Amino acid sequence: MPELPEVETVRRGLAPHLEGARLVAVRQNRPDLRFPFPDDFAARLTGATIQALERRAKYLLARLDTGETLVAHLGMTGRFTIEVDGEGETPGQFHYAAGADPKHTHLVLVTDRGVSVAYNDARRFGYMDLIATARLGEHPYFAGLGPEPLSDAFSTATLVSAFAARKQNVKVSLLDQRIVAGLGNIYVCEALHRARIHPERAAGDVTPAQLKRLTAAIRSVLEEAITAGGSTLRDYRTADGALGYFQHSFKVYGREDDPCAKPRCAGVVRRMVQGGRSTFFCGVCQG
DNA sequence: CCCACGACCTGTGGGC
DNA sequence: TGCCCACAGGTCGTGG
Repeated sequence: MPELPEVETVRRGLAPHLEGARLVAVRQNRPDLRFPFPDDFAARLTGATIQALERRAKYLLARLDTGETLVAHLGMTGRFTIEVDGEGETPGQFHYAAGADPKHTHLVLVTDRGVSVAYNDARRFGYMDLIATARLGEHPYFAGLGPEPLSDAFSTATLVSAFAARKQNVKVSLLDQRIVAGLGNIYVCEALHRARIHPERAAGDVTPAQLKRLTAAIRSVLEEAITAGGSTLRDYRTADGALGYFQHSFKVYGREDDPCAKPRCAGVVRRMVQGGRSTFFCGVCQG
């Protein structure tokens, strides 16, 4: 679920509550998510102060004053929500993760500010780790990641170089986090539609002019989605439990059989499978 | 090297 | 109403 805009929205919602806060208690409700929690996880977090909450690709990074960074990936259904003490659905109690089944609340971080942060993840494809901050960049999670698409490090030249002579189709290539970091199935479909590029085109055959459009389309769709608080299909919520609303702006994702939204395009949105995932596109304007 | 596919896990929505 | 299948925002590993 959560792609870059959703993770960034969660980061922005959590940051005011977590930056500068000290963790006074940590409740860990099971030994693992997708992978085991690291050894002594709760003990290594308890007493730590979060100095900054950052994001790299789809990872949330909490910089701790202990020299370690708490790394969290939300997988498909992971969500972090805040709860102010005493303001839960039941007065005086925590509900932990608005709208989520509490049996999937796997971790609760209690701060010294009267605020707790709960991690809820029904499918448990998410994972967390504690990594020495000084060596974060060398860690396998991060060493191979491509540039942040909203940073100056990402440009048309990034794609020109990464796609040169690449035979893999452009859709699957954009999902490769080593080329550009943070895109997922929704925003790749939407960016390709904005840039009028057929998802089955070999990456190496996309023209420089199309790659320029694609670079701009990736930026614009991500920026607009962040402004909208991300996209909620099912599970995703912002940190305060609200729904995102960028899903109302989808032009192709989940819109099979709808008429193409491009002005003056007579096409119809179609669905196909690439790399085992649904691709939504217009076969007419995405030449 | 490339690609397709299954695995991980649970929930939901559609069709019958 | 109930059951079964397909499918879901992500990644990783295997085997052809």
